[in-house]
Amino acid sequence: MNIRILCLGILSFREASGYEIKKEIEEGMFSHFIDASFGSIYPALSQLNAEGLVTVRAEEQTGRPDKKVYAVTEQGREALAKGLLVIPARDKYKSEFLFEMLFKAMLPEAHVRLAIEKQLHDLKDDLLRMHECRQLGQVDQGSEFIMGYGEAVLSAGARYLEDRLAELQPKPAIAAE
Amino acid sequence: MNIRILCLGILSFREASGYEIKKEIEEGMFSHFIDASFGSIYPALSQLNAEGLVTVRAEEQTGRPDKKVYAVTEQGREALAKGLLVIPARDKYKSEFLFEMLFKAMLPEAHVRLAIEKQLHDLKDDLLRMHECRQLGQVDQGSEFIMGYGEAVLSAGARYLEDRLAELQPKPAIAAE
DNA sequence: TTTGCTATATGCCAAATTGATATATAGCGG
DNA sequence: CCGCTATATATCAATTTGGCATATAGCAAA
Repeated sequence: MNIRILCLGILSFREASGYEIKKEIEEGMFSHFIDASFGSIYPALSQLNAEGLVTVRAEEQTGRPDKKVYAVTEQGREALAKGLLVIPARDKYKSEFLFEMLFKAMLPEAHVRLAIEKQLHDLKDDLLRMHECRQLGQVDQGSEFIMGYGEAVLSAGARYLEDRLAELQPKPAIAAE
Repeated sequence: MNIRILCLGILSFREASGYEIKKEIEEGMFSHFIDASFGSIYPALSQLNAEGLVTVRAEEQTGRPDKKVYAVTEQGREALAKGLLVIPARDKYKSEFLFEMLFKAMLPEAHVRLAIEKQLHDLKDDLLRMHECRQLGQVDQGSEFIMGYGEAVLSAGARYLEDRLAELQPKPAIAAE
């Protein structure tokens, strides 16, 4: 599944500019399981427009380039429906953190602690973001399902890391009151 | 962190050919959090060789191209150690499954069931592979840590999906004895 | 007050990466 | 005997990333 279907999907919730789609991917409900850069979003939107799957409307701005607001067409909705009917490809998960931890034994303990704390922070950040979306946004069947999955997986990871941190040598009590 | 460090890391456990590195990434302990294709592995190994971080030795084969066995050099180990000392980048997780489930409401229930079952199968497959590696392989500090993390996360996902499947309409008992 | 950071907004482009294909042989199952 | 899988390397178009350019405005720190 390519970025074109992804944009179509996000646009099916509300019309948006390329910039807003990027923000949605970074900060919205999708953030923990989707990634895309401007370099792929903008060409995808142009292509979708050329194919008649979305329409564009230029909104004037002062001091910035015109905002190009994209909206999905009826054809676009059909293309999305068709695109969603394939059995999804296997998840792709890339973790530099886990790769690094594979060499835990040869790394300074301080570095290991830092890396684990960073990972824990990232997981909690994702969880927090999800909870915010849950409160603010409209929760339908689909978003309820994926947030439940995200919550289960992310909090399991966080619990594991907290347990491992607790096992680590008691943290150096620098300036600890 | 790029594929060169990745290859260096795998080669630090044992010498291997490009093909064997790919297999390790697909079927080994790393499989659920690492991905790389031949198109990136082979150039990476050539480059590492040119930089003196690995050595090559051609092993004759009958009926196939010579196997090029790569081994990490002392310089290579130093480069790896240095490469591991950066705070790891945020995890990247891409899930077509979760994206599709976002549109759960507009998909036929049969398709939703199929997609969930496929995802559950993938998670269990990863878990199984990890358990096999645990039994067969030498378990050190690092691999113990990452397998613990993997186990926690993957099984939390699997449990969630099993619960959701159970909630789904009782599965159509076609030809069920 | 000036410097730097963040935010808005689009776009380009080099570099990295994927995913498919080519080439070659051998074994296994239907 | 045909197709599939496995072994093994390599190439390459297409996709994708990540950084830069451009432009303006607000906010905070030095």
